[in-house]
Amino acid sequence: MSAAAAETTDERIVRAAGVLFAERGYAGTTTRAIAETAGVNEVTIFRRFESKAGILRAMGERFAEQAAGFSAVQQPDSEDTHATLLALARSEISSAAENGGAAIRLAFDARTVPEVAELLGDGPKRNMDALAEYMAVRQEAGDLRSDIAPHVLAEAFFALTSSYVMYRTVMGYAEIPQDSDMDTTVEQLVDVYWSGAGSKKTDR
Amino acid sequence: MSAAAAETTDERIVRAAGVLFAERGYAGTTTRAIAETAGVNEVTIFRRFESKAGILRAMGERFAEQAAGFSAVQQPDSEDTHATLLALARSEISSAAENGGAAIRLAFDARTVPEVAELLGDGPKRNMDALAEYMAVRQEAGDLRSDIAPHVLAEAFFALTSSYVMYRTVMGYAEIPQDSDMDTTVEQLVDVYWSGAGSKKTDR
DNA sequence: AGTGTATGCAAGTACTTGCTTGCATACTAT
DNA sequence: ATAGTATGCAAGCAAGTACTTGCATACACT
Repeated sequence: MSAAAAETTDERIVRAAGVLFAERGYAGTTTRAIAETAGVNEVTIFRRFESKAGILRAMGERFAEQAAGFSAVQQPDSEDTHATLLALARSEISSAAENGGAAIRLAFDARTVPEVAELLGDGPKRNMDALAEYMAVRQEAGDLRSDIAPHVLAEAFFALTSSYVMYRTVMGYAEIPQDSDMDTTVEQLVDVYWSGAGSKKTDR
Repeated sequence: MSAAAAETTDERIVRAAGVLFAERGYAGTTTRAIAETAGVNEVTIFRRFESKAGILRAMGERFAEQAAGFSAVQQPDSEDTHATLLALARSEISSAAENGGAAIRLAFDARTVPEVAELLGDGPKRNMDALAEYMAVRQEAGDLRSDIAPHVLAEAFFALTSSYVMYRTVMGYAEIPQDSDMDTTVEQLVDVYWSGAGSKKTDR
């Protein structure tokens, strides 16, 4: 969509790998399949990326470029909990949609595939911990209900916001929709979360 | 824990396979690893289960025994939306916890591993569709907010309730807790969902 | 024209994986 | 004691996978 014009061989390969990683996982994706999907000879992959892990690394660098991640939590206006959560959800989902759910799926592989673990590092866990810590702070500030453990609140938030992309790309239950539709849906999901996780006195 | 006494060879194998499937997926789990984990010679596996898919089948039969699934939706008192959702969440999570998250993880493999797809069939999707339909009915009854598409509501529900088990077993972020702790947590998560997804006029 | 660069194609290597075979060993039941 | 059953052990096979090598072809730049 964005670069309909000339897509380099490298880009085609990485994009194909992303699609396949998302639906088959890292171990379940063969270099042959990547080559076929990218419309490239298998040897070209190794000439350009050295190894299968090399593709992963290149992909990781693209992740890093877009990676907003939990930085939203450190936004200046983080006093406004609802706005902060919405911003976080938006950046999470848009980047997840952009890489076709590959990052989400790879998080599952990280535990058992060393290369993936190295790529992601403790990123996902750090994200989670950071969000949990933020949740704890907002609990003390009276914004969030305090009868639920902060890390459970954080897990629930990620689950809620990533489910939309996950069910579509990773599990293939439906087609991934337009950006506009998705934006509305994300708002609604955050709204659900905020209505349920926000403290009872606070209100909308 | 439950059967500390005599566990048959078959049971040990299936249990070991469940643990490994949950954390590595079906394709990522070798029969050698299953044998080692079960403390059994690899040949024994093939003598008793014929093939790797045979273990899967045996595991599927155990799933079926516990399988409550979306049957909760068809409960007689399904007019009480909150109670119905809570019952659904409880049965989902307890069975997920029982099989160590294997079922959740296998749902990811279903798309690309034929044996897994055959085992699960359209079960997960039917569950999802059935729940979405229930959501639609309760929307019309005025119990649930109607600005969100029913299937998004359904996805969000499953995501919220299964995330707790998923983050622990599949992604290994933490140890899986006691039943009592989990029960409380499930209640809280359903409460979050209900507060956020219930229609504004209805109230708790 | 000639040289370098990117790619395709065919074949092959080392290793893993699901699965098999043949034989030895322990236990149980009659 | 004898026979049947369940398991272990060692070795191996066929298929697939990541990765390599050697050679041919197309294109760009000078």
